[in-house]
Amino acid sequence: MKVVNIVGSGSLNTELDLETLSEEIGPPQARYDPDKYPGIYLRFEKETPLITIYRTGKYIITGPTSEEEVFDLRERFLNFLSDMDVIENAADEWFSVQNYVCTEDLNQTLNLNALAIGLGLEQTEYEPEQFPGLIYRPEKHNGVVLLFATGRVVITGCQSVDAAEEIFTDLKDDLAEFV
DNA sequence: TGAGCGGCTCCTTATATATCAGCTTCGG
DNA sequence: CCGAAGCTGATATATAAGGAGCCGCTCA
Repeated sequence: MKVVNIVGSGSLNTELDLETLSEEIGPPQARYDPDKYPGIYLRFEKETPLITIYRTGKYIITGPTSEEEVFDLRERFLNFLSDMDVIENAADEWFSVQNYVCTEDLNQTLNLNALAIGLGLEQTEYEPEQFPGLIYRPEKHNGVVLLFATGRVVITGCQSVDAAEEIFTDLKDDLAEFV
């Protein structure tokens, strides 16, 4: 199971002046175009996860590939704002991970038409003319699975890696029954 | 009839996955 | 000059966020 993306969100619990803040940080770390989108995009280094900051003090982190990375980045972000005197203390008790995107490989090609029937037509959507992957929503889980004819699998919508792994384990068990 | 408000959809960002159309570029 | 090859952007999935725009409803 490989984690390819994590989305986390938190709140600084204070209103922010985005115009001033974006100027204080400055490009290229901060990008702010309120006509295009109401948040500041903050990236500490190129090719690293993105933090989106809102007027209300809420923020989103997108792009980390491990739990350690997402929490380290959150800490760095809070310290950064604290050093700039934007916030008083580097604490934020509301932060939580909202979504994990994971990939896996079944190491076998799949007949997606047969799979749609096997997994249950009510839990699956497969319209190859619209999208080449089969969308599977397991009844007993919150996550959503994308299955491809190559055997590659994308699992998204999970609040933990364990949840994603559970979905994959159940998927393999289901496949063993009718493949 | 029109003002106001609530609810809804879309936009944007990250990311894997694959398949199409449409476009540019390159070689013979 | 034309076919092939390569590239780009659309398609779909989840999720947070704020704002714009839209629709329908209620009340004066």
